[in-house]
Amino acid sequence: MKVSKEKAAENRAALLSAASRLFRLHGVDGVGVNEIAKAAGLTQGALYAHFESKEALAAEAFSHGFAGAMVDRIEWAGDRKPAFEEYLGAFLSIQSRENMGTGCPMVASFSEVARQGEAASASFASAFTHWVEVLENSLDTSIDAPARRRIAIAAFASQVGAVAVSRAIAKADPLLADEVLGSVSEAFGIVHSDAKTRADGAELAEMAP
Amino acid sequence: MKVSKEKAAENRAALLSAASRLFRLHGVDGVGVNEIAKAAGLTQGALYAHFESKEALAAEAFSHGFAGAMVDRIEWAGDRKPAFEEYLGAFLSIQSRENMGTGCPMVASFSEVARQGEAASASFASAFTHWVEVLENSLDTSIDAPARRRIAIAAFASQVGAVAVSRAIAKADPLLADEVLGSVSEAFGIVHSDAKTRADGAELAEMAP
DNA sequence: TGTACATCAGTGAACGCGCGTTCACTGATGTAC
DNA sequence: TGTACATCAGTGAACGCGCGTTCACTGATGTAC
Repeated sequence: MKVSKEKAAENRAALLSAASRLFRLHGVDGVGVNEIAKAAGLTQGALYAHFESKEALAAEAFSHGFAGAMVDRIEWAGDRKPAFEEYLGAFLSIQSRENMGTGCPMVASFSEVARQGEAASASFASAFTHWVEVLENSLDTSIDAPARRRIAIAAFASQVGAVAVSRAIAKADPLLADEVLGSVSEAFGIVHSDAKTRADGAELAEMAP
Repeated sequence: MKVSKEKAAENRAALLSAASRLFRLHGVDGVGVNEIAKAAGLTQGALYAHFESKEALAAEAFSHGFAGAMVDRIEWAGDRKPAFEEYLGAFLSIQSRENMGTGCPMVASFSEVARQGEAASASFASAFTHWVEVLENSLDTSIDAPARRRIAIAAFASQVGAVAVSRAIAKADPLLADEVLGSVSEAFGIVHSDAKTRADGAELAEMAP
């Protein structure tokens, strides 16, 4: 039956949220449209009233996931301007490794995205650019601009690798997995300690990309 | 019909090679057993004489891919002892980004591996440990041992992230994709230039993990 | 050495299954008069 | 404002398809005598 415009918009958002979370957890190929629709409280037919295909849903879901992470960050930061070390500490936390469903779509899915179309690639490139700018602006202005950009790019790409590698090996070697996060933290001049991460990182991890 | 033991062993190796290459290119979920068997010059039924299931094949294929990359490296290195910078330069080359089928299984597949079983995780952890040791031993011994280990871990995890991120965004923003490789190179004290990479890196890229 | 036969890697059709997608239908919404 | 009706989000069964896996069969291999 027909529903109100408001309800339809809510349903669309619910589909995007469910898809975004489930794609991160199980991969695009690892979850069916039926499961996504059910998670959003709908049936699979309804999905096709909002999205042309599963692939189109995936592209929008990636953007949605990034947008969500950015909104969370803005809310977290509020009026303050977090330092470079704060960002990297939040990114490289054990929390951001464990929360696959709510964490960064880039960490969760980028080896799949390399095999997908230009829409997904563009979504990732735009999110990457955004975060590089954020990190750039968080760095001390005594460093010259080209260096700030290089550091920001290297730091973001490195943390993505660190969290993803840490996830991949965590089942077999949890200690080494923690060491990976710590070593990359230190490589960028940050003291990484689980105690500190657990204490300060809890809410930051929620917004970690 | 039955074939000789030698031929059967060859066929098994061909299945592993084909699976390893195709899984890196299209993902484990992105390629069927039929396609793998055909690439190895066999039919899908023969695959089940060698492997219990597709999942078992995938676990062996990852190990096979890592072993191949290591053998290539040993052959490339010969009697010399490549420097840390040489390794990282080879890892962070445009060639290793472009050669998904022959490149490092870790770069190609690790966001999938985070969702798979302990066998795949163990295979990745062991390969990671191996490469960390290689990098550790390539570092100047004037650096103390704990620092060498930290640098090696950070460098390897970072290059994995850099190559994978570079792949993910290459379709949408090729210039930014190249910048990612360069920035991570420089973060670890290496001058990265495409010209140099193209000239010196061609054979290195073949062995890049 | 020659012969008879058990072995088993490989074939390819067939299986059940779950997938993405379609579509006839429903009925509350929201608009035109 | 009240009423009649066109709209369309949502339902859920059905579709074709390709997947991983199975299995009866083949016939060269390799062994036992």
